Parts: sequence; structure tokens; C-alpha cells
Amino acid sequence: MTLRRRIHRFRLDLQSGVPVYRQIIDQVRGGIASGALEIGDQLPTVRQLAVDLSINPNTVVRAYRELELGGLLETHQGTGTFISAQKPKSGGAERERQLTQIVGDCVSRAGAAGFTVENLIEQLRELIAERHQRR
Amino acid sequence: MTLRRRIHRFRLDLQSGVPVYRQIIDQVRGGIASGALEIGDQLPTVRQLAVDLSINPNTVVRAYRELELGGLLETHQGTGTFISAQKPKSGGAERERQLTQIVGDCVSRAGAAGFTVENLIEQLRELIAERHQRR
DNA sequence: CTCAATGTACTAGTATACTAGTACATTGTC
DNA sequence: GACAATGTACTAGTATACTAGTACATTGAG
Repeated sequence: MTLRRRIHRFRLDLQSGVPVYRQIIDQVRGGIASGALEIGDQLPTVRQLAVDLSINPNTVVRAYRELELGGLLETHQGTGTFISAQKPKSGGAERERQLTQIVGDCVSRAGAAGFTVENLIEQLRELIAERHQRR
Repeated sequence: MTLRRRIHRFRLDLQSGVPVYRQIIDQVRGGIASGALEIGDQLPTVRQLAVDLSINPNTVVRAYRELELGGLLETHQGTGTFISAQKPKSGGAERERQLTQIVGDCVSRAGAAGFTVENLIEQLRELIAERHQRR
């Protein structure tokens, strides 16, 4: 099997106060969202990434596990960790709650910065517009 | 001075794991963003809110202080805590960048959970609708 | 079967986040 | 000035988040 080792370039920002495992999670998510990581791509091995970032393997494990629980990764013991085919798992009420949470956080942050809900909607609209232009 | 005591109805969600002080912060921010709280409105006093929520006054203080540092509140010792006149501190391009950042994060999270930008907009719309109903 | 490479499980130390207890300072009214 | 109402400061206990240490299990190639 020819592995596509299009491995993401991870980098940590100590000083930021953001937990290491969370930075890894965010970078994988970002990689997927941006298309830098595609379904089937293999991530660095637990040990390899631990060495690269000079952290403990278990910290990598924690990040990978959380991503797997979210359905973004598949781990196969002895083989490696891969970007999985995406399946929106939780359904119904739980899913609704999740969306409410995300939007709530966003509104909260925006409100603190002096933005209104209308500002948010407008910004999202622009995203859609850009998306259409790019096609 | 006739105080407009249009006091936000706070409610805590223990079980959620979200720190109490953060829940307070989010609810104030949300109240401002949604228009439920307006400039000059007085918030519950530190002691009053502590009693209402059955928490320690210092927990309320922590929330209020963080909000004040963010410029959303003004506290006057002996008088009370009020929604401050909002000063969009960073201006122009920086401000635009800030909004882009917030929305970007939100979209990223939503995307990882399988939601679309349209889902977000719809959810925000519902927030506005709720606001109008309550008046 | 053997072995190297991979992920996994269990434990534990340390920092810090969160909340609470208690006493103090400031303001405005009378 | 007295007093009631408000915010403030300092301390400390407890939970838990985060990371690390160490040993084990699974996989696939040869």
C-alpha cells in the first residue's frame, strides 16, 4: 500500500497558553477544512510527532483520540492514523444542541468585540459570496 | 437617577462543566449582542446575583471584572455595575480582521461538526427572532 | 515465527483553574 | 458623621486539566 504521507506541518505555540493537545487538534481540523489534509492521508505517527514537537507521546494520543471520537480520524493499531471519511454522527437533539453551542460562543465573542448578530450574518453572507466567485 | 433595572435573567447550567463565572460572562455578552441589555442598564449587584445563583460573591466579581477589562461594563464602587458605552476600541482594518477571525473560527468548528454556513445563518436568525418575541 | 513499527492502558506528578471564606474600602443618603 | 449598600482584596482549599513515565497489545512484513 502506497501511503500518501502528505503530512501536515505541525508547529506549537508555547507561550500561548493553549494546551498542546488542543493545538494539534486545531491544526488537524484546519488542515481538513482547508483541504491540506484529505481523506486517507496518514498523519505522523504518535511517536514521530511526539519527537518532532518534543512532547510526550501520550499528549499526541490525547489529541488523536479526541479527533477520532469526533469522527475525523481513524486509527488502526500497528498501522497508523488516517483522515477518515467524514460522517456527521450525533443526530437530532444532540446535534441541535451542538449548533446552539457553537453559535452561542460566536455571538458571545462577537458581542464582546462590539459586533452585532447582524454583523455576523453579513460576514457569513460574504463567505458564501466568495465561495461562489471562486467556482 | 432612575435606574433602568432591566436585569438580565441569569441561569446557570451546572452539569455542563462550563465554569460559573464564564456562564455569567457569556450571558452578559449575549445580552448585549442581542440587545436585551442596553447602555446604562444596571446589572444585579454582586451580592444579589451571588444569592440568586447560590454562588460565592467572588465568582460574580470575577465575571464582572473580566467584562470590565473588556470594556463592556463599568463598575462604580458603592453604586453598582452598569453596561458601559461601547467603544469599538480597535478600528478600521484591525476591526475587520477581528470579525473575520471570529467568524472563521466559528465556521471551522461548525465545519468539523458537519454544519454548513447556511446552518449558522439560520441559527443566528432564530436568535434575532427570539429577541423580538421577548419584547 | 520473529521483529520492528505502530497504537493503547495505566499510573502519577504538577500546575492552574475555579470557587469559597472573610475582612476591608468606597459611595451616596439622611 | 452614621449607616446601608455597593464593590474590592487577600487567602486558601479542591478539583481537574495537562503532561509525562512506563509497560503492554496489535499489526504486517520478511
